[in-house]
Amino acid sequence: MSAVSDLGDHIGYWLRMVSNAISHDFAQKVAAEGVTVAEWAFLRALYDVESIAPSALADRMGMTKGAISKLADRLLEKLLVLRTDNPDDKRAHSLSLSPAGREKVPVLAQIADRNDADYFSTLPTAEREALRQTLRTLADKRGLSIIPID
Amino acid sequence: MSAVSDLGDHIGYWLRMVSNAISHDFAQKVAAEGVTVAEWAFLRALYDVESIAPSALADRMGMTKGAISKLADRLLEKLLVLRTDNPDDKRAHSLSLSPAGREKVPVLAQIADRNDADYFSTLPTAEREALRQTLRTLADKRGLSIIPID
DNA sequence: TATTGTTATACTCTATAACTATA
DNA sequence: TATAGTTATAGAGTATAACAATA
Repeated sequence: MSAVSDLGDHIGYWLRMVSNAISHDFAQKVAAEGVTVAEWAFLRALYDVESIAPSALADRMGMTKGAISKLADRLLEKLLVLRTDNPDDKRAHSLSLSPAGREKVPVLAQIADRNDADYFSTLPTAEREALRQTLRTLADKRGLSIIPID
Repeated sequence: MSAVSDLGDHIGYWLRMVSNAISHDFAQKVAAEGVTVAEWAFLRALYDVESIAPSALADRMGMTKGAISKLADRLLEKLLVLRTDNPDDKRAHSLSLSPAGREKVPVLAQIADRNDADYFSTLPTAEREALRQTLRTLADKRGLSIIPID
């Protein structure tokens, strides 16, 4: 037995490898719609709310305010998102989907559905659901319940 | 049933979230040793070979030659890696671990072991092994058997 | 003074392609 | 011409902190 464990002994190794491959594929698919994975998550999060403050969205997505600002800038340029002033508090802004952004979300959601099916529908149902359950358990343990970026 | 699926319905969502969290934790732990995760994988790959050509290492790690060059530059500066000329072919170089690099690998391997244990040892054995098996199955299906970066 | 949000800076990783030296 | 490797460029993500405006 070697003092140095093999990389492949680590579950984290396989997790990272599989996750990277799937995210990479997914990134290419949504790129065809002109958005990144982070932008998709951002749009999806906005879809569920009428409008939201950047700081609240940052909390929801587990990102910093600065990262949200940068993403919002890009999505504003792409005309998928609106940034409006708050009349009550002149420091505050609200983010919301533009009509084009709202139309885009179902398209992207379908791509996400298909991507997930591509990768996981080949697994036996019991194995697939066990995987889902284990991942949720691991996420819960770490207090992860927000939207993953990257 | 909504036309727009929930993000959390996708196994890929949970996979990415859990993988990101674990990689992030691991990155912070190896940062205390002065290296990134990509650098750790690079060093670990070199540990198994006496010396290797950059192009061969690129193949092995699923990276481009350019990425290998950049990583090698950083690790040379950190005095963990050596780059030597090939007397037979003056275009070619070899990469190998410096003595300091060779000493570093077991330290990093221990960190990796501990990180993996932190995350997965709390799972029941059967569940943990099922997860490992499912991830390997998914990796095999995609022809992934190399070292993951990022 | 504290808070909201933006902006600046910096670093890692990734990808593509131009480039140099040698074969 | 082709190959080995490096270098250049650019985009995306992340993190920290400085900053302006407002409360």
